[in-house]
Amino acid sequence: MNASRTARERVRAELVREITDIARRHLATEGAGGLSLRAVARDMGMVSSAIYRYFPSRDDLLTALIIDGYNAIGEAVEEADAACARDDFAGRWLAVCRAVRHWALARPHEYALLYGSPVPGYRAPEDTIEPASRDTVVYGRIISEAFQAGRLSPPEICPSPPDVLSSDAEAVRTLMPDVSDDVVTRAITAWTGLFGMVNFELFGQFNNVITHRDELFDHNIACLGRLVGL
Amino acid sequence: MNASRTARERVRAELVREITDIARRHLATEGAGGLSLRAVARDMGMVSSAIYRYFPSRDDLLTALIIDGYNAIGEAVEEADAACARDDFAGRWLAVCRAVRHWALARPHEYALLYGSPVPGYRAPEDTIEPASRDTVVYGRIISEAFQAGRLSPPEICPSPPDVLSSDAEAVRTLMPDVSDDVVTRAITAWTGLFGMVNFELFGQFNNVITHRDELFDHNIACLGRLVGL
DNA sequence: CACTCGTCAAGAGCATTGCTCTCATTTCTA
DNA sequence: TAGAAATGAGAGCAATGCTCTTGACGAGTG
Repeated sequence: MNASRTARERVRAELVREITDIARRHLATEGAGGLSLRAVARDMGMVSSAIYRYFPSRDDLLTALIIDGYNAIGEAVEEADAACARDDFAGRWLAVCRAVRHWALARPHEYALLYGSPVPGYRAPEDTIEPASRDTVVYGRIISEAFQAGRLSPPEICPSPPDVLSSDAEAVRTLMPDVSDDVVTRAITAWTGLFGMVNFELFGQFNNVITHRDELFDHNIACLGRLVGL
Repeated sequence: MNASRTARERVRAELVREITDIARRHLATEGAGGLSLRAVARDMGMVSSAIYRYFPSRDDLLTALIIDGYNAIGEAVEEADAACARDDFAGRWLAVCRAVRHWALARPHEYALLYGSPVPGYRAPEDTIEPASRDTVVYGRIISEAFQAGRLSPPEICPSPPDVLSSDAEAVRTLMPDVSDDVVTRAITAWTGLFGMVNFELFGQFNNVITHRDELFDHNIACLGRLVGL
């Protein structure tokens, strides 16, 4: 009854997993644009049309990879944060940033799929938006816990954010409860700054310019942390 | 003599221009991955193989578009800067950032070609690196002029950069002479922060979260400017 | 035991791509 | 004006994503 149906479903799940694994490998070598269902099928000793039993289109495969990717980087970030002393907020911020960067450097194409230019013709479905925020959730927790511990002291160097931003700040506060609009905007600045650094390094803007990238990254991240008040 | 030779060359230059124009239009609708020489040829009423007389490969067309793009955004940035009072350094910084953002929002695919994930399989040739720095040159000039005018006062919130970064800082100082290593690293933070913001907005990370993007951008840019000391 | 029905792999096929090659024609140059 | 160079057209190759049909297999039902 159920056992037989599960038997088939199990081999199916196995196949799906194998497909995404091979696809991820192709992604690493060819990039998102070069991902070819036929090539994946060939690697599996399968005929190309058979793949379509498991992923109705190339975009569906991409979606699966994207969701997996968001979960993977989210998990990496969660682990990095968990390894820190709870009250070492600056350390947690640095650890999270490093985790993002290391994850990205280890699989640049997968990172590009998540945070680079959107794949042309591909429209991300709803399913991707929830795992997409997994790393941000960790970040928000650090900020709000630091605030609640009274350990957040943003230097008074920024103008206060205009009132019109308060609704957006309210939305972001679901991730980092209780903090002021000012802190929210600074947090956004730091977070986008992190990905700006990673993007510049990964997408080649630092080529022929920056050689000590580890050190520059750590230092700039520390600066951004200070800006938020960590 | 020269006039006749120029006749052919002139029509050739005209054709090259027309090709890049159409390619840019395709870029705007399809993205870099969807740029097809055959489609461009079709739009020109040309046979596909004829295109190869003008661009030996798809990558060469991309290279042309990239160089044009860097020059275009560089020019936009130069104009934005030129329209400001010379001694309004914070205003110049904001104007430059706004120019980058507006240029990017107006032609997201072209921007993605320059600052997004690299096109898979495409290797940027040397010719692109000089125009690539055109906007950065303007930025560097603002920083160093502000410094020389004694108008740069970075708040003491950052740790001082490690010595190992001094060689990189020295390299960057060709763009912004005389400033300290500390200012250089802050300047990098602000510059990457700018592109981090633009990327997040353009690549969809702000979707369903941020609605008042103009205001958030201006505010965060102001914050980053303060970080550098503007 | 025989029968049906859902799942699957395989293959052919269509339209598309980048790129190469050949051939004829046009244009420039010596 | 004759030869050389540049250009356009077309066929062709190896890929791609995707669809459709066909035939095999296996698990439930009469």
